[in-house]
Amino acid sequence: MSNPILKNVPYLRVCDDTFFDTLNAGAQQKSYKKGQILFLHEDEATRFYFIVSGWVKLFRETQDGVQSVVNILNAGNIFGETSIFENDLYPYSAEVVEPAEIISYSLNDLKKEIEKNNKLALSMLSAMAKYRREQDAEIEHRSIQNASQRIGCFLLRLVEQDAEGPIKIELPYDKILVASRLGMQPETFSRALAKLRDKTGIRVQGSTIEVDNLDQLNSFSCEACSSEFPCKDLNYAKK
Amino acid sequence: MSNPILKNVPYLRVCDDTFFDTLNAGAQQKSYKKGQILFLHEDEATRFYFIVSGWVKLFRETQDGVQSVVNILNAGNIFGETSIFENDLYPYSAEVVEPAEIISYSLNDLKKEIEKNNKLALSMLSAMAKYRREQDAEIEHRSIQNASQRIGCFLLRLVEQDAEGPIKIELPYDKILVASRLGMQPETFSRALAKLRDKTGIRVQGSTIEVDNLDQLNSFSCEACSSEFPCKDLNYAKK
DNA sequence: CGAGGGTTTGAAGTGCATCAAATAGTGTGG
DNA sequence: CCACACTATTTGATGCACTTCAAACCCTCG
Repeated sequence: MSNPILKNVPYLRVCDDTFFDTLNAGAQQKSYKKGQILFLHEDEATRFYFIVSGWVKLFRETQDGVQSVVNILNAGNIFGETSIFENDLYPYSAEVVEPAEIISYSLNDLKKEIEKNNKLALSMLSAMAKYRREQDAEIEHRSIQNASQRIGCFLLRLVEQDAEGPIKIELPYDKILVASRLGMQPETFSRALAKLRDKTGIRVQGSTIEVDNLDQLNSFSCEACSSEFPCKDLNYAKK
Repeated sequence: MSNPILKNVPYLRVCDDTFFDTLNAGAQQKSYKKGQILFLHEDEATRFYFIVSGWVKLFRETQDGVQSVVNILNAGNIFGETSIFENDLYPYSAEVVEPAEIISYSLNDLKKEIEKNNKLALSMLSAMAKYRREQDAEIEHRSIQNASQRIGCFLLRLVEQDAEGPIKIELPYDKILVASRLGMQPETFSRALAKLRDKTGIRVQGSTIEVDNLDQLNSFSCEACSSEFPCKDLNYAKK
């Protein structure tokens, strides 16, 4: 394949085309409808996945069905690849939440490459470190930010942080999903968004949100955060 | 040095003695009192640390002093080493919480070794993946377990999981610290521990806790968890 | 013995969850 | 293009878990 789509994944950029050829030889592309399950937590892992379009939710759940959302990803992201360090078991379940085109590749091919290509191992290490930082921030947010502040923080991370003047922010997916991503109930999300609106003067119209000035959100959301500028570098998947 | 102490760190075990010699050449050992700060969040990072004895708290805090505890570590653990993937800034602050002996090493030496020793990069990747899993579990616990269940889970992870019969569990550090580690207030910890006692029949005597049967704790704490057996493999630092 | 932290207990407040129901929005078949 | 079905979202009412503030108790250590 002349245009290895996986080069869109930042940390795979260091790989050469021979490797992508190998991966592509065993690649499978499929279309998925909303609600389809790609794999379940602790399933035997043989493939990893690249999202061409659509949205995928990564989550875990208890026996009685309470879910904990690990992440929600869109085009350009891969997932399931860390299974090679997890005894070849998926560390979470994956469900399509918006109609998606997804390509899967052999985990074995990836594993072999990592074992012999130190550059790849290193850039994967950096990616893991970044993820680690994001998780730390997530834990911090959940414990010291309230619901409204978490929403404000979420919005801030959806936009370019040097943007100025009035901005339109579009929620990337259902409010219910956003709520689960932020670890709150839909009802709480609804009320907390209204509170955020009243406190900061943002305008909410369905899934579109208008902000006159990002500083409004900053000062409200980020007073309860350890990062200087609100969680710089820590972005959610953008639309 | 004939007995490289760093070999106690699982993922450094793959390194050869030449590397440990290099590290040791630039090593510095110091004693620290309770309360001493080793470095602050976003300080320039040049050293990483190995704990010979004592306890160290890793944390971040907001401008108004609210802390978020990242981890609490004891002998045999290293910290600060991931700064090499974080633009050479420490991703958290470190404070000694029990009198400690700590050896510091050059981050640069480590960085160079990782860049040329693929085995090390790989074992570090596994370690990072494990940490990632633990963080995911942490987020899940904080959102779906209540305070008593989190304490029960904490206790379970302090003991060998195949232990049988009556067991004595010793809290590894102050209750206040345990509380912060679990993301709750000291008062909440106190009350939640009492509740756990009433519900499971454990006996609490200061910082010693007696359990007749681990199943008591399991069924109480782990009903709200996505792992089969309670968070297998995910351990806190043990005393 | 006294000072100071660690820990518990009490009383009150707050934030979020839950349950219930109304409303808005979307896609379907007629 | 409309009516219906179904889902998403909002709103209201209530309850519970945890926090906060205050005070007592306890333990250790100089």
